[in-house]
This record gives sequence, structure tokens and C-alpha cells, in this order.
Amino acid sequence: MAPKNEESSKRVMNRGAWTAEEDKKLSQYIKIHGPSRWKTLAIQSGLNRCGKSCRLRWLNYLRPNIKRGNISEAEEDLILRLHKLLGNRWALIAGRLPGRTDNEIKNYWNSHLSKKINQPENSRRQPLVLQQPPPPPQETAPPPKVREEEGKGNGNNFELNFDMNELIDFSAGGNFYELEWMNTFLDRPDDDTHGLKNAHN
DNA sequence: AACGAAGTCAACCGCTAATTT
DNA sequence: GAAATTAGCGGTTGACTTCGT
Repeated sequence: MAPKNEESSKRVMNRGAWTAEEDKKLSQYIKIHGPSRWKTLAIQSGLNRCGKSCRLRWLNYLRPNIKRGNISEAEEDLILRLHKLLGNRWALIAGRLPGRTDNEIKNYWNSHLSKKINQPENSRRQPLVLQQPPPPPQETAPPPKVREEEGKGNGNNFELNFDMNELIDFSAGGNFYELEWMNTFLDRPDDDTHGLKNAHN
């Protein structure tokens, strides 16, 4: 199917950490042309990077309204709950956390939360009570994509027979974190009775 | 102070789905 | 309808930092 490493097969691409100059180039190009056609973008912007790399850099770091670090307790709790519900569907989980990226959620999970949940159930699990006001709804919050509702392919038939956006509506304000239904839903002892978790992994 | 182990996280890889030609 | 291209995802890697001895 798609050629592999199509860009890198011709010439040697930059790899590794991005420099401030590269960031600037990328940001400026996207400002003018928009974040699409990554392969073309990578060539025309003068960045000696593959399109994939440019896309990742933009989505994870340069995109406006990105929040970095300092994941709040409320966010952490939401991640835990969503992970319980969705499994390693990082993009879906990140989609419910404005300003957070799938990569960041995934890293945070692997380095912090996966250990936490492996610890014996102690004081960690608390009722979902807001310590701080929810982050403002983001205008840039991506609309749900059909693909997200259907789940990723990879040969499985993962299906979410509900609209995540309706269930967790960030634009509604107010009851943002009052996911009582989810408390009930997730606090059931059997983690995977719904057939949703780890459908992919 | 020096060194190795463990932890963190940015970036890459391989893959599939969606879209375009 | 088929092939090619593009977009996006989750898993993994490796460089760097922090911690413990």
C-alpha cells in the first residue's frame, strides 16, 4: 500500500529534537497555508523533515491552546476514568481534555497512572469533586470525527454505541466534571464487562 | 563526586482508515 | 473500482534527567 518512509528514501532528513528555528519555520508556514498536506508542507517550508514529523510537532507542541505539564487532579481523574472506559484510546481520551495531546496523555499514563492503578486501591480513588474550575471550553476542540465514534480499525470491531460528545460535553460548561453516571458506571468491580476496554490492545 | 538505575517524555515507526486521483 | 496518497493512531525507542547508593 502506502510507500514506507517515502520522504526519507530520497534524501537524509533531519531527525531528533526540533530546534527553535525549525519550530518557527513550521509555525510560520502553517500560519499562512494551514495545517494540512504535511508532505507538501514539509518540502515547501524548507524544513528538512518528513511530513509526519512536522505534523506531530505541530499537533503536540506548536498548535495554539496547547497546555503543557501540570495535569490537574481533575484531569488525572478523568483520564483514569476514560481509560477505564475506553482502554488505550489515547486520541479519544485526549479529545475530552482540552489542550492535551494524545502523546502527553499516553506518556502521563505510562509514567504515572499505570503505576497508580497497579497499587492497591487506597486513598487514591475519591469521589469526583472539582478542586478548581474546569478549563474553558476550547473553540478549537476538534469536532468528533466519524472515525472516533467508530473506533480505530486495526481489524477489530470496536464500537461505541453512543455519542461521546453528548456524554462528555465540554462546551456545556457548568456540569463539566459532574460525571455521576460515569462514577456509577466505572465503579462497578468488573472492569471490562462492557466489552469496550482493550478492544484494540 | 561518581556512577548506575530508574523515570520521563519527545520523537519515530508501523500500521490502518480515509480521501483523492 | 483500483491505486496512490494523506491523515491519524497506538506502540516503542532512545536521549536526557533525576534519584539512590
